[in-house]
Amino acid sequence: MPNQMSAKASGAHRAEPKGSRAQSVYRAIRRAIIEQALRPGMKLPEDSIGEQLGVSRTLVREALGRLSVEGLVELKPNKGASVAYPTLEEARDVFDVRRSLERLVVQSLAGRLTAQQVTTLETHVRLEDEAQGRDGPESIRLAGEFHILLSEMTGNALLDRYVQEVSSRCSLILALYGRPHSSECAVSEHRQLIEALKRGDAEEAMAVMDHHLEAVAARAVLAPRNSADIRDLLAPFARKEGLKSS
Amino acid sequence: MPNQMSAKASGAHRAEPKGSRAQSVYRAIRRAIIEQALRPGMKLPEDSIGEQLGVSRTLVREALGRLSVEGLVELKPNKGASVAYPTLEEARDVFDVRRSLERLVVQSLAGRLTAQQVTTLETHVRLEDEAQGRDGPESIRLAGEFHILLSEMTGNALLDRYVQEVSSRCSLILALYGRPHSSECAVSEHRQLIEALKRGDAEEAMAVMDHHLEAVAARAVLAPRNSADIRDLLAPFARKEGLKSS
DNA sequence: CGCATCCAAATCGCATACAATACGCTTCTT
DNA sequence: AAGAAGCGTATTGTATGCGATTTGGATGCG
Repeated sequence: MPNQMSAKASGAHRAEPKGSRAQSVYRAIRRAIIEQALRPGMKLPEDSIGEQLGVSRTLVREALGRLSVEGLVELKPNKGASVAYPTLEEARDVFDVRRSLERLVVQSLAGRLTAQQVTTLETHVRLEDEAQGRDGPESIRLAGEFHILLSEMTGNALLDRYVQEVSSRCSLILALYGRPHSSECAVSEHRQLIEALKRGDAEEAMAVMDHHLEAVAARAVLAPRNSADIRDLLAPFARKEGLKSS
Repeated sequence: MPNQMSAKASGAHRAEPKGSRAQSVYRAIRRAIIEQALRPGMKLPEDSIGEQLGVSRTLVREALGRLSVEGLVELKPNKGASVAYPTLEEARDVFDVRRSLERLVVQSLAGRLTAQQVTTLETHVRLEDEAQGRDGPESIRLAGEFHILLSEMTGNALLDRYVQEVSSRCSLILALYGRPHSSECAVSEHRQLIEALKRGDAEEAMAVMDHHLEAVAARAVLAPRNSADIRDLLAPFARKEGLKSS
């Protein structure tokens, strides 16, 4: 006798069961991490998650394995999974790779955007503008999606996958080390980028993107100006004691 | 009644069972693909593989899932797994990303190599030299490992993982589209690269690497000069009929 | 003789069952 | 009472079983 149809049918808005259920589980956990419902360092027992999602450990395990490959989850043998808690070094590494990849994105795109694509991008930026002041989380999500939109437009599936991965990890990193209410991406920089891409000015576009990501990284990784490592080292213990450090 | 201890104990040299068995299965399949024991397009039924390796379908499934994420196997829902058969477009995409990543590698490394590391690299190149004429497969493997060696030296785990991934896929691609006996990497170019890195000349190093990878790509992706697509389209049918096209 | 339909074998998707390991707690010893 | 050893529980690692989906082929009909 199957046991599901409790968790799934309960929620307010039913997400379409796109693809296999394994995929759904993967996306659910992934999203929970990115949106910080699951905070870095948190334990992820297979049983509880499976129960909550209405699936068996098998699928949860599969999802966790994949998330571990992608760096969102740490998977220690015989000790189980937990939400990744990236170090400052790892954070820097991720940003370095991201800059490199996004350089390729704009290089591929410069002068090759269709009118359709330009419209899509400009519409998106307008959305960002509207969400600017109010609703922090929404604004952050939109800013991230702009970059993913760009990578999708390259038509390079591998590049797209990598950009999505580093974007996810950047979300985690910003959650950990970002300044409280920095709007992550300046909308004006996105506009600049679109303009450069339209003109086909690859050099300018890459420069803008580089500067843009540099700024994001600076707001985050370098945020703890002095005693950066101290904060890094102390946070886990604070959590263990039940003290919220943020 | 367990059935193993047949496949594992049979081989000539017993590989150390580093890490979990799941990991071993993953590496076994991965290696089989890269070394072309499993050719592109070949079906990969969970049962047979598990039986051959002395493990259950569970672990095989896990490995195949991961390999699918990495692009070495194709995983079609309800149809099973098969060794990836990259198209020319995908091949080009992979090479594009690879160039971008390796640019970052040499940029990170320029002027920062320790004496130890330089020695390691020079030793490796000498090995390549020796394996040059004779023993094709060995030569190809060494050439690939040179790049992985470099990425490891950056200390950037993410970058390293990505480079390893694209390297694997490049092996597949070269197997499909590469000219028969092209030595893949010119050893002299590797030497040039080391020299530039020692001098700390990042620009020169990136230029060399770019040129180097361009050459590799040209030997492969552009190899089928005319009627490229015809060869591409015909190959699968040839295999199905038991006709060796190469 | 060609074509559609139905059936059976193979294979996958997922859940469950069992084995192994790690952790915390009690208890025994000194 | 403090420390060590043994045990019980909780959680992970792996195998197996059952239902679902696809595939190749046999059968019957036009």
